[in-house]
Amino acid sequence: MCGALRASDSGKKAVLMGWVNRRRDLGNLIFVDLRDRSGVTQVVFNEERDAAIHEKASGLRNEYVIAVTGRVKQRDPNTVNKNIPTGEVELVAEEIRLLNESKQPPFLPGDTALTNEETRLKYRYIDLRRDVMQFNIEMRHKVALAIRNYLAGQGFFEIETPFMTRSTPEGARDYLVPSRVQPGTFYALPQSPQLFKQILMISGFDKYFQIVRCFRDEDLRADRQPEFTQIDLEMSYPQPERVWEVVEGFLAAAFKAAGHDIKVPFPRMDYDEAIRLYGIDKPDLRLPAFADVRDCFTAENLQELAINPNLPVIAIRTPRVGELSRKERDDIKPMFHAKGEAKLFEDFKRVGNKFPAAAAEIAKKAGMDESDLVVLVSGSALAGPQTALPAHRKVTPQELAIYASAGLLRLALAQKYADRHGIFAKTGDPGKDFRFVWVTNFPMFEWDEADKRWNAAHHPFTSPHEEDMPKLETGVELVSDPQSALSAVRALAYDVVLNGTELGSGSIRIHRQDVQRRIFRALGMTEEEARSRFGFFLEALEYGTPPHGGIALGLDRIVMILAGAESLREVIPFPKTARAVDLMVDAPTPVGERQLRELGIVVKK
RNA sequence: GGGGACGUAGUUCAGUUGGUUAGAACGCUGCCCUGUCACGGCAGAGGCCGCGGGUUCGAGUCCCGUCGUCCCCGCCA
Repeated sequence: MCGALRASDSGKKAVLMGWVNRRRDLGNLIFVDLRDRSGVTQVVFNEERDAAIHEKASGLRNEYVIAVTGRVKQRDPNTVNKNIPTGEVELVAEEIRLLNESKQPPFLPGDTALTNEETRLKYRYIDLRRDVMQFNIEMRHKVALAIRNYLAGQGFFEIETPFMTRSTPEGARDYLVPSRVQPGTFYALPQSPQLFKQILMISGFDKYFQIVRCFRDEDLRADRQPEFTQIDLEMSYPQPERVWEVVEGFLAAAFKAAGHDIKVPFPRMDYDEAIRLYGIDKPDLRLPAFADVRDCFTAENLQELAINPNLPVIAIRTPRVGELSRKERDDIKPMFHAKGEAKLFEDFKRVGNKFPAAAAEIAKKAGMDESDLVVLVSGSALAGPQTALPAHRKVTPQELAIYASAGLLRLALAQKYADRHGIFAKTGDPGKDFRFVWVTNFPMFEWDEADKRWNAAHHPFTSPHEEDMPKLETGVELVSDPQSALSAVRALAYDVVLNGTELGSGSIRIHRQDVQRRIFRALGMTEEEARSRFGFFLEALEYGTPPHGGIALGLDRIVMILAGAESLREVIPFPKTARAVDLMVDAPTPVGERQLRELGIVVKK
């Protein structure tokens, strides 16, 4: 291989095959850097030694594929290239075979400036020859392999589930596959193998996993592709802690494969706590948490500032931002998008001028350093007192609006001043670079204001907390009431979060069909609807279902973080554009009339 | 569905207030060069300024539309 030769190989005969990465023609002396996935080796063609071969070498061009036979030679000390691992040797060519020519490529794998993504995606096979892409794809392989090995070692079976399955209109839009044999009917590609893996538990395969493609027909983002890969697993009889232990185990193995030693177990945090401290259910622990500084103000202060005394006042601290100009402080305002009654004091200094005592308290409570930026988010007094009683929920909807607005601003500020606080820069210390956290005890239901009904926050197969079952029972009578006890039902659901990215999401599932029916009912589904959508599953639950639970993690996102990439497209060999198009193969395309007729499909123009 | 950025040579970019023949670097072609490694030197080729329309004596530049790529919101149980 082109990256393998070392000084210890000098004198040996070697055959190297690869691409011409670069040619340096000095006249009677030609150097060719020969590249394959393992690296680059310099090949020398000397006219004095062999005029015929030298003549052949002068015809070589970038990206030609050649085979060179020659003798490995230790380089003179003054000609060693310290920048590459093979820099101490070179191959003195004795024979060369041109395996294939290349047209002039639109860009070269060795180019320093990155070509625009449209061209890269169209000529993906050239783009993938670049070092970075070779590295990312290799790392993806190693990470997946480490996970497979770990889970297999823990007694998990990798079991395949169908790609052509049944459409379940819950959740994301399905990709549909028309049936030719039964015109007018469609398979759906799985959004996840959720029901199959639960049925595998019912079938007695008590530890299942799969590294599996999933499909969701939703709009794309830098971290969202229509087809993506999940590390999906399920086990029988687990407590949540057992699932977490397995995930921590394979993540440790995966990060090890990428060269990082992470610490397990990961810290854990209640959903409500995450909201109160970070304003989001996927907190980035690298950044400081909120401080609730309401009690730093006197009642008169709050009134003068038109702050609602019943709602939290949140101090967002962004470290080491330094002195801001008037304009810079003004620029913060448009970064704030108020939900509910949230309002912003972007200029902490002005608050300090008016209320020095309160400001001093706040600085202390928020752990503020001289150079830190602090902004305050509070509830507007204009909104009046709270309407909902917070009795059965730690965070009320009004509070959530404040926390969530503050959470988004916190991230926007951290992003904007990333260069100044330097927190996102890699330190090489996995304890600082990779801040994992389990977020647990999600609410079971979320109120859908548009449809005036409750939705499953995770998915409808998630088990509620045993101790919240009575609330489910009373709540299920009030399925169209946003104040219903359903809002207080907690789910045995958990997310694993890394640096503010949700890596995976799982739960302990419902294994009793009476509970499952009740959940469907709480979601506003009639008995008939539930049966027509999930009848096969409800039936399966009736035949001796063991308690079970599991989780699914996004492999692409894990590799993306490990690669330090800004987009999933950097870790997926053949990704799609924001409009879900594959620019290389040019898909999707219209199909012929005949193909459509066979499928019984008429396309509306 | 909505908002924003971008589109000029094969590639990365520059292009002034609307004004003569649209530039640079890399790449490409040819010639020279025996220790280069992002080799160097000389010469040269290469442009539907995304596409369509409009304003104007005159448009790469201004306006409208459209297509494409990227980012964000909605959406993603």
